Amino acid sequence: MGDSIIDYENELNEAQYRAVSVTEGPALVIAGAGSGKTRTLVYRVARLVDAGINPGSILLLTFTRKAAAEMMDRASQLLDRRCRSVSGGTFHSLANHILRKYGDLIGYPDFSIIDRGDCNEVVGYIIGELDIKRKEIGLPRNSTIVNIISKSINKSLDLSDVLERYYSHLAELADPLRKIAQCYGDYKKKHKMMDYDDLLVNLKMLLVEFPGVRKTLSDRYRFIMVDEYQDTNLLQAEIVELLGGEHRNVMVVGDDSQSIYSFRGADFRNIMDFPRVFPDTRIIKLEENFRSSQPILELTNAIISRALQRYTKCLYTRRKGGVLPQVVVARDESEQSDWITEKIISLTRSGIKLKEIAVLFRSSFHSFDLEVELARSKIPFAKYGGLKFAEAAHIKDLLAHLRVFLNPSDHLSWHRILKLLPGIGQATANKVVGWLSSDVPSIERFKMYVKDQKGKMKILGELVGLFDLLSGQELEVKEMVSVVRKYYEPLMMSKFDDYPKRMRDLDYLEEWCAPFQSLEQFLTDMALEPPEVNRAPSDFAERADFLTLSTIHSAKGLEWKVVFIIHAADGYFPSRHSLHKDEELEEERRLMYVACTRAKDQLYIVYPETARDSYYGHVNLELSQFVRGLEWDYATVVRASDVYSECERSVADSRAGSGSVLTGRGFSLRAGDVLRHPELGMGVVLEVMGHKRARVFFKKQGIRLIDLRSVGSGQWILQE
DNA sequence: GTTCAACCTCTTTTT
DNA sequence: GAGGTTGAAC
Repeated sequence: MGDSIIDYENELNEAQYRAVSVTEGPALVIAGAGSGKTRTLVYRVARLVDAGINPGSILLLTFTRKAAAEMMDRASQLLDRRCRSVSGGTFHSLANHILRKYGDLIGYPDFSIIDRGDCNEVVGYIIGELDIKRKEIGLPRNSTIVNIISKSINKSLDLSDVLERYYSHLAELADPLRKIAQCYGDYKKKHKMMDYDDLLVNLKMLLVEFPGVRKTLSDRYRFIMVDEYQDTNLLQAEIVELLGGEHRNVMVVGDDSQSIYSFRGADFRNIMDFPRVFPDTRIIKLEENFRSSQPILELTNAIISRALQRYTKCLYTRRKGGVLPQVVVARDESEQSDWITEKIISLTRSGIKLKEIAVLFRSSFHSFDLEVELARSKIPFAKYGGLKFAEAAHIKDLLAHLRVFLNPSDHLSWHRILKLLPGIGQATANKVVGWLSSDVPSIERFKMYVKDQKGKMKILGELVGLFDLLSGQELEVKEMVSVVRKYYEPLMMSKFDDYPKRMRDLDYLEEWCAPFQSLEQFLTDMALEPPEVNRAPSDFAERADFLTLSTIHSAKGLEWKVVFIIHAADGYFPSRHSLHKDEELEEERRLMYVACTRAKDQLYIVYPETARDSYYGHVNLELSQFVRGLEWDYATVVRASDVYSECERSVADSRAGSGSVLTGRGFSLRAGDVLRHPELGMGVVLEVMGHKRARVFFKKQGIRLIDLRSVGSGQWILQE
């Protein structure tokens, strides 16, 4: 193959081509939503490899490993297999990789990675050890404490600054919290554990304190690319600087108006600061949107233009036509679910695949009601975001056995598996683990303990039996999982009433773990990049074509033909936690922007007018403030229960042949569109007559003639 | 002293 | 639906 099988210049637009052509030196690519960012990265990988650069010396840092794998895949299709050997993954997986190799230098010859749930348990344990009276001093829950500690690391702030800025009601607890944070750190070190933050902190420390290692790594990764740079935190930016500071072949790609992770320490100023950290940075803006139709893009531009922060670019599209986004008002949550279910059924009837449709929401519990309704209507779906597969109790239970087997000094997992057994609770578990760790804990030691009990705790014999099976011969990861499963399943069935569902998850886990070569790798991956679906799909039909339900955070970077945003009401989205904090409110606005920009052809913003609140009883809700006021100019407003469904069908035919016309407010209108008049309510356009008038059907008043030039401005009925 | 079922609350967003 | 707390039952 020659050196130019790819016609870069013709397959990319001008800005993309410029980005791809910068092969050396620092570059910042500001890539608007849907501007072909991934495509640009893929072509750049290909271009570098094409130019004879060793693929192993290219480092592609992305938000998930899947994203990296996908890009390498596409680059391979473009060029050839060499692109597969590019190093790619998340900051955390890179850190894991490097620390496994050099960890002994900083006192971590070997370690296990703990997830958020584990962190909470460690903190709970520490509070017990420190003999702190939880209630007396009003200590918050464990997860809040872990959040505080994590925030102080990710935002590079002192603990008391974090309290002052984000938890002012806890300001008095600075001292005990500091003490807890201290012990928490010690505990992790002692038990060879790293949480997500430690991976980054320790990687940075390694790079700072061991220039030799830094040099080696910097030589190895001669070309660095970072995707979603607006969602990196200061630590990550420093790591980039440390790795790339010397050769300066660093390209970061991001979009400041899509920054949605500041709650975990991300700082979109990283983008602004990049040119300062790397002088002579070339800045390239991708502003052509290839994804969304004109009307959708107009709405999203309007949403983001109301942000306090001025963003640096304006998106445009060459796509013409397309339907206006719809704002759908439902009476309550249940009507919202009904309407969406109905709408999805009618979309699939018209030939749209479920895979091309997504329902997005602010918080994962916002979809609970809809999930029930979808299940009832037998619409297969996969849910992303919220409680993850790996965090489900039964998965953690099963894994805990393997973790103990791999690392017998893992107290947390010992506790977990002991307490599963009938008759064994906190106290007994404490006793056993206490005895185990009076020396170096090991499986053998555990067996000794059980023997000494002389059948007093007969039940523990079962566990010994399991360990015998596990250590009997060299087992594949998959076999180990299946051995533990046989042991755990009866326990699971007595612990959970809904065990059939959980059983399917175990099936899925067995399948998922098959490719892993070592137990350590499997457990590490389970913590770092677990399967992202939070419920195992039940059969192949579901895997073939299913609807996507997703939190907006988990939908980042993806796109669908049809997007529904549900619970788009103040209090839900924006969440009521952020209503009174400007900074957080702005982040929610960007979140709405991200949500709307996922849509290619059809966008539905749905909200319930009323909700039941356990405190206030019935409450009225308003359309999300990020859209409120824009709906008349950039969308059509319909009632879920109203004329919409009947009339839409009745005019669908006439619509096909009729032209559209621009109204006074500058949006296009044609037969089938739905309008809302201040007094007459919802109406459906039956016929556009010239460019001044249209016949509109109103449910209550019947057919009226309206003046198109005044649509949206109050008086727009012409005559009867 | 210990276990465990029944109640309560409160639900951001993620590596 | 998961965490925490309480109080009955062993």
